[in-house]
Amino acid sequence: MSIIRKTKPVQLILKQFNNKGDAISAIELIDQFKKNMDKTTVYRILDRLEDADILHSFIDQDGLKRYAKDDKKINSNNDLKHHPHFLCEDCGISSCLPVTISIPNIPDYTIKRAEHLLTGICKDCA
Amino acid sequence: MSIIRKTKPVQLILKQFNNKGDAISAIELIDQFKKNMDKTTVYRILDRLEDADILHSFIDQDGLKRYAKDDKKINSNNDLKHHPHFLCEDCGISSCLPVTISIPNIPDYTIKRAEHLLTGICKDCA
DNA sequence: TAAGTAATGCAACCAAATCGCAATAAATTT
DNA sequence: AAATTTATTGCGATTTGGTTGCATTACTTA
Repeated sequence: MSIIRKTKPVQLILKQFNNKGDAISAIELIDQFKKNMDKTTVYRILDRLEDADILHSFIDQDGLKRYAKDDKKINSNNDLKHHPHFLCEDCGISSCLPVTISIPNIPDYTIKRAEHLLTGICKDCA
Repeated sequence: MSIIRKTKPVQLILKQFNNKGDAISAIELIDQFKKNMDKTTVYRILDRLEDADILHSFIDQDGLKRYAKDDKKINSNNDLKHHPHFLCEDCGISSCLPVTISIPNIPDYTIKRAEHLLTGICKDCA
C-alpha cells in the first residue's frame, strides 16, 4: 500500500468530508470542485482514500457510490453488526445512522460484508 | 395500470425468472437474449414487470439493478422486517435469503424501504 | 377480422465512470 | 538545496449502463 500524498486536491476533498458528516457521491464532489480539479482526479482520490480506509463507501438507491468518513468504531467487534445508511427521499441527504443491525446466522453462507440502505424521510423533512 | 401483454420477449424473460430463482441484472438478460430482442426491450419489460409487482429489484454492490420474482410473502406484515439479498463473491450468483432482518426503531426518521445486501461466499463455493 | 393500443426495434443520445499518457508535483536521497 | 524518484494530475478519448423519440409490429377485444 502506497502513501497518500497531501496534494491540494486531496486536501480539498478531505476537508469536505470533515465538514459534513454525510455521505457524498463522486458527482457531487466533481460539481463542487469543477474549478479546482478534473473529474478523473476526484474518482482517483476517492479510490485511494477508500483503499487507505479513510473513507468507506456504499451504493445508494440510484446506484451511485457514496463515500463517508470511516468512523472505525463500528466494525470493531468482529460480530456481524453493522450500521445502516440512510437516504432521505425528500432532501436527498444521506448519512450513517448510529444504530447497529444484527444479521441472523445463515447456515452454509459466509457473510463477509453487509450493506443496509434505509430510505425514508429524515427529521428535517418530516 | 396497463395490462402486460404476453409477447414473445415477455415470455422469454418470465421463463428465465421461473427457471432460476436468483436475482438477474438487465445486462445479463441483454447478453443472453441478444439474438431474440433489443436491449431497450429488456429494460422496458423489466420496468413493466416491476410495476406490476411480478418482479422486485435492488441495487447490487456494483451499482447494478437486479431483479427477482416477488415472492410476496415477505413484505406481508407491515412491520419493518425485510429479507436480505445475498451476492456470492466467488460465483457471482445472487439470491434472496429466507431470513428476516429487524430494524431498530430510529427516532425522528421515517423508514419507508430497506435494502440489505450481504456479500460473501455461498454454500456451493465454500 | 378490424380497430385500438401496447410493445418492439432501431438509431441517436446521455451520464457516470475508466483508461492511456504526457506533464507535474510530492517526498526522498545525496 | 538540488537532484532523483515516484505518486499524482489533467486532458482527451473511450467504455458502459441506461434512456428517448418515433415509426413499425403484434396483442387483444369487440
